[in-house]
Amino acid sequence: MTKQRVIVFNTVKALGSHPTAFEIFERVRKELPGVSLSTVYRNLSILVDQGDILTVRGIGQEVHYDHNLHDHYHVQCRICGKVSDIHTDFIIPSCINPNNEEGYIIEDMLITLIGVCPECANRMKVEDEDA
Amino acid sequence: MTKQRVIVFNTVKALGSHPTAFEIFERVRKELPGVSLSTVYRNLSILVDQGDILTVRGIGQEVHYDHNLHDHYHVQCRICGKVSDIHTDFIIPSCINPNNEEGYIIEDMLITLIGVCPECANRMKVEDEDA
DNA sequence: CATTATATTCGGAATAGTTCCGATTACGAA
DNA sequence: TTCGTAATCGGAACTATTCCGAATATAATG
Ligand SMILES: [Mn+2]
Ligand SMILES: [Mn+2]
Ligand SMILES: [Zn+2]
Ligand SMILES: [Zn+2]
Repeated sequence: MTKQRVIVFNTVKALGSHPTAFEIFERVRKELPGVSLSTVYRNLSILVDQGDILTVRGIGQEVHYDHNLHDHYHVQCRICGKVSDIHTDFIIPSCINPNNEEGYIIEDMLITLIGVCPECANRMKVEDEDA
Repeated sequence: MTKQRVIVFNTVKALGSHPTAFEIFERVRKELPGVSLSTVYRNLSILVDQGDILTVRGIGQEVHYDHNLHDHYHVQCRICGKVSDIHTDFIIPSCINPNNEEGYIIEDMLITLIGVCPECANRMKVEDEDA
């Protein structure tokens, strides 16, 4: 664990809000002004491989990082791109039956709900009223 | 429907195998040698907006396109990146309860299983035996 | 048919996110 | 201290996608 890796890890935890690599970079920079973006990327990828953090994918091509290792699901706003944890009474089964006709060895399951966050929904409502 | 759009649409159907934009471009090119990549991208995005085709996302940053509009799920091989339809006795609920504490309006659900395809599993087994 | 308006195309530049690489530096073991 | 390994920095390269301006096709109108 180098100084840089510890700070990247702590920053993911501190930010909490499913930050992107660049958002993490900008924050790490405040504590470690000379850090390079490639160092942030490399350490994020090591932390993911070690199972210390998780990745979340949605619409668009940026990866979001999550310090919360508990079994939980995400929703992304299709307007502003924000990623949030989601608590719904809809239960998503977390264990996969590995039997499938295609003969794949199944290891993981990417799930992200897509929708509109309350802030964006409200902003759109106001804009409609104004028009 | 321009000539280009029809050919892009038919190519997605003809390829069948969840092709990427670039794979579609390469195939469209054979029928329409002067077509530009931007035309393929624009028409794919129009076809998606019109609901004529679907997008599939997995690991990595490329989008895959699917002509099959039926409710079905996908698995991607983490080794070779191939995307396949998956038939498993594990039932994924397709209807989402919109109630959630976060107040999101939920519109869609991205689901992709991740694993190893039979070909890659076999190749890895052979490589292990050789070593 | 000629004219105009609109939509679409092509080609390439620009952008965004990420990965890679070479030279330098930090760290630990011998 | 010396050596070897691993990590860092900085920037170039890469990949996927979007954007833009000029040219072209299409459709509607006179
Ligand atoms: Mn989370
Ligand atoms: Mn499919
Ligand atoms: Zn939003
Ligand atoms: Zn494979």
